[in-house]
Amino acid sequence: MRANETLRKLLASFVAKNGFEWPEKTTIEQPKDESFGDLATNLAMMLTTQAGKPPREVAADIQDFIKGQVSEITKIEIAGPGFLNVFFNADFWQQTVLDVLGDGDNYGNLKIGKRKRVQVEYVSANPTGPLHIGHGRGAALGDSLTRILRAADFNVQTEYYLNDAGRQMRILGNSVWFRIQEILGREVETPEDLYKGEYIKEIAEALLDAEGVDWFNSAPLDEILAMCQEVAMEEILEGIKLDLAEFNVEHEVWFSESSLLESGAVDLTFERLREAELAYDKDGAFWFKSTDFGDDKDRVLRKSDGSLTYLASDIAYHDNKFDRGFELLVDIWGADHHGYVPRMKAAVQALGKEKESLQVLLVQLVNLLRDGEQVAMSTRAGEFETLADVVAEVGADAARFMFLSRKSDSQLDFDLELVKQKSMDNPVYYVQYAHARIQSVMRKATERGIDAVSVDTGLLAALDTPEDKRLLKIMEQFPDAVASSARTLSPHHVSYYLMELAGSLHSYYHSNQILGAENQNQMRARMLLLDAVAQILRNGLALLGVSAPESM
RNA sequence: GCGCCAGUAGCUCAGUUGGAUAGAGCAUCGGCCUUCUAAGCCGACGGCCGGGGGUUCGAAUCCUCCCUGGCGCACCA
Repeated sequence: MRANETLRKLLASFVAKNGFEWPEKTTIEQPKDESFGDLATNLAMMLTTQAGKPPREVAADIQDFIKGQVSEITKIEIAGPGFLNVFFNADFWQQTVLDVLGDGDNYGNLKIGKRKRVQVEYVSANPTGPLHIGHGRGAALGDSLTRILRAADFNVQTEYYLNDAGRQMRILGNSVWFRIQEILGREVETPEDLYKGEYIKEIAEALLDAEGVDWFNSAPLDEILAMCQEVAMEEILEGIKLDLAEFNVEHEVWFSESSLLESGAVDLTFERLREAELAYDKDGAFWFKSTDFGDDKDRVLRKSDGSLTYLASDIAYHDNKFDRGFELLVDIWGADHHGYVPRMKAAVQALGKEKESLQVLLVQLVNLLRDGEQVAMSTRAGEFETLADVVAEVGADAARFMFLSRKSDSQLDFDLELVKQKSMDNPVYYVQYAHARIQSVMRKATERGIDAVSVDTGLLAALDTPEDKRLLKIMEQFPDAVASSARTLSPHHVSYYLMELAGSLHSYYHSNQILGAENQNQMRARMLLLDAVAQILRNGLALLGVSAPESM
């Protein structure tokens, strides 16, 4: 990040001096091949049109311009079609240790968010049954993304949208009532739509105990159903909150769908749309003109039987979110809802916002395996592996890291046996081990009576080997990884970065004695270096919501 | 039929504003523990980036047409 910024400033002044425009597609990055320099940029090739000369000539101009301007840059080479390969001196990279130790837990924090108000809404599973593993993926994503955005200086609020109105809730109540009647030995017809899980029976039994058989024999049916529905939802919701807590996830706001209906917010939104001529009556129903904003067809908001569609409350909900002052809404949905995205984007535009102010992240369903064998999942049939079971079996850290090591929008095989394994199939241990390993060295130092090393610029000159530089350069990239994750709303960049950093640390550790270094200065400098690596590992793992153990 | 996402090493996956010789781990094979944690390190093997065409200095990346897989296409949620 620091190297990048240093070079970018120089290049920008070159561009300005010549009256050029900074090309959007300019890249400045650490090249894979070390012989291509510490940083490489394609700026010269990007400027050929503006400069009216071939890339290598532009590159030569830039080279002349930068040469000698800052002492940190020791060499600039022109390579290939017109790349500029830039080399920094050792001191520049060593400085990274001071940056990390100076910033501590804040190293990697950025200013790019500018306190922009963002809401992340995630999980939002209907409270009709326990969370399953797919919800876990959304939960890990939403939670980690929140941590990353906050580190990047966005002002983030997290929310769970509770679908506590409508048909699903009625079915839930019916399901419990059906079980109660079954327990009471009544002959009743099995309803078509029914949640069949064991948890329904448990709720039914508990409710029957609490209210007593007499009450169920005497109370009016609608009262009974209301009771069943309410108790079931409360019980299930309680369970969901516990499961999320076990998974290290906590929502700040629980927003109720029925509150929107009761407050009249939906009606207000309807009026707004009608006035803007973005909604109309047809065939006894009330329609949203979503085709005005690129949707395939217009969508019904109020059905001809007078009931509302899911979309109706959803538009009102998003209207409400914007009213609360959020500038960017991030919704995390299961990929099976992707067909819903265009109409929600249309809704956002109908509400007078840019369509970019809603970002929908789709989470592909998780393919749960055990030893390569697929585990069936269906909420209705009650056959599924719950999130709670999985977390209990493999641990929250391993589960979270597995989810966050993949692009969210690609299918994921989650093999329980694999995630339990403490091997490289399971990189969480690889990263955590790097941290534990460093802490172990530090403990060993204490045992040997070596004093904690205070941060000292002079010491760092001892970090002068190629291995030192390699490690330092990767450390310097951590803020870039955070920026990349924040910009693309994809935590997996942080996961990949951590695997790379851990790999470099393991390699470094293997080929360099820390406490057995050649001299005192080198030992102390290496202790500082490792201290800084541990700090970055902690910071990075914290962004994923994964622990950084002191020992393993 | 239409739409969205995907197809990269034997397997699981990175590669998001087009960049230099396409990467990582696992698996396989071969080395490394008397020294700070071997949950580790070093090396080898491994590729028509699904296929064809196009855009340009340059394509896994952009356009187009096919093939395959997943998921959607309700006055369901």
